[in-house]
Amino acid sequence: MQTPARPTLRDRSRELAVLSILDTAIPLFVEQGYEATTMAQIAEQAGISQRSLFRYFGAKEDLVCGAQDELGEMFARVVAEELPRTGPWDALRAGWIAVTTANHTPDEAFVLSRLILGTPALLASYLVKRQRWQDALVPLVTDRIGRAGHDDAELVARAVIAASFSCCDAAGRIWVTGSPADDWLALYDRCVRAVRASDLDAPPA
Amino acid sequence: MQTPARPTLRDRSRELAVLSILDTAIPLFVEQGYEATTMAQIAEQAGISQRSLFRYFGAKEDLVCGAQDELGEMFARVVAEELPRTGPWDALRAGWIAVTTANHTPDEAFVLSRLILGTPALLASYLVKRQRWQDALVPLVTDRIGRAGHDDAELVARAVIAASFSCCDAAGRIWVTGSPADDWLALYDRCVRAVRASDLDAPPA
DNA sequence: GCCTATTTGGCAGTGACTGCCACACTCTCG
DNA sequence: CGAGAGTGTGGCAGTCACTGCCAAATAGGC
Repeated sequence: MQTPARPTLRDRSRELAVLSILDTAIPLFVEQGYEATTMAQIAEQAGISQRSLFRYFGAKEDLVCGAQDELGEMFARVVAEELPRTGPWDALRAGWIAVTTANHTPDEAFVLSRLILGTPALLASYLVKRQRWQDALVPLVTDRIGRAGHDDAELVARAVIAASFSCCDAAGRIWVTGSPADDWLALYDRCVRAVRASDLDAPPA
Repeated sequence: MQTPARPTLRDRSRELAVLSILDTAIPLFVEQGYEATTMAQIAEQAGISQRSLFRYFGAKEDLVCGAQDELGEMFARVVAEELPRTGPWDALRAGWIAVTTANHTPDEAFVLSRLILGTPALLASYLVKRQRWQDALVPLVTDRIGRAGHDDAELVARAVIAASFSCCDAAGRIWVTGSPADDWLALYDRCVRAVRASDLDAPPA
């Protein structure tokens, strides 16, 4: 907001440093495991001091899950744009499309997903950050649903948002057991259909 | 399974020690915050060495989320019993009833829920453990759905399980903003109804 | 080319957690 | 009753993620 179209030179060199560090760290995580890789080792290989490494990435998990924060903002932005036109489910779906196609190729996303789902510490960080995404969406969806005449709008909003995230989750789990070429969005849609289908059994009255 | 009705003296004294430690730790967490409480302080107040404290609770978060593991087993057991008779949604609901009424009074559960939801480190541990619960349920529900003639049974199972958990989640969030006397199960049911209701918008065909 | 603001590195410290070893307790068997 | 095996406990030193602090370097604007 302060720097609309003016990324200073410092910003760009910082961005470069971040990318360079990630290029060092991620392969190390993939090759020898996340836990077995120390911050000291990453700093050494990246040619910076450990102290500086911690200035770029406040926590070890941020080397993998750091980009989550800006993705969350994008998600909220897309959902906010869609909500006036469509229902919550479609708006959330648009959010997923935006997020999953940004920043990473399917192959990169595949590797990172495997890494996260296979490392408890990373999974923990990932899940917490996604909770933040959900919290940011609640007011948006609540507002939209409230207008449609529901009384317990916040509860409905929370439930639908959480369900959409859980579908993302389930689709992701299935996806990483297959091939990166598989269509994650199709899996997501099938999950949503499964959850919303009423042929399993009746919801409690 | 090995010790059906024969808790040895050692087991009982261990159980006693665990409870005594928890009685020391939880109030400290509630009063002065989780992060601000050190393991050294807990050990001192509990009258044991720091080394022994770590033998009883392998990690600091286990002082709050440790009971989760046995609850997960109970959950899976109840769901497994229910599944032959009912659909997945009802079986999962029975699981929630069992889990939420075991071990803690509503007031205790309320305090612990607030503590967990308000502490990122605890939330992380909690979410990861719940992922384990889900993984344990997948084969059970997959089996049941598969019998009903679906082809992509595992995907449907994962999606429905995850959705049920997300409803638990949403209901919990709403619950902790109100009073312990509120009916958590009623909130859960409303979340499930909200997710499965088709009057928000149509699921993608 | 200088002055200032930001970045960087080193260093010491904290807190969670682990491996190791020695000591104590208990339970059992002779 | 006493020797020995098994187990719980404490202490200690070490690892690793992470932070605060200070001094040196570096970059940018004048």
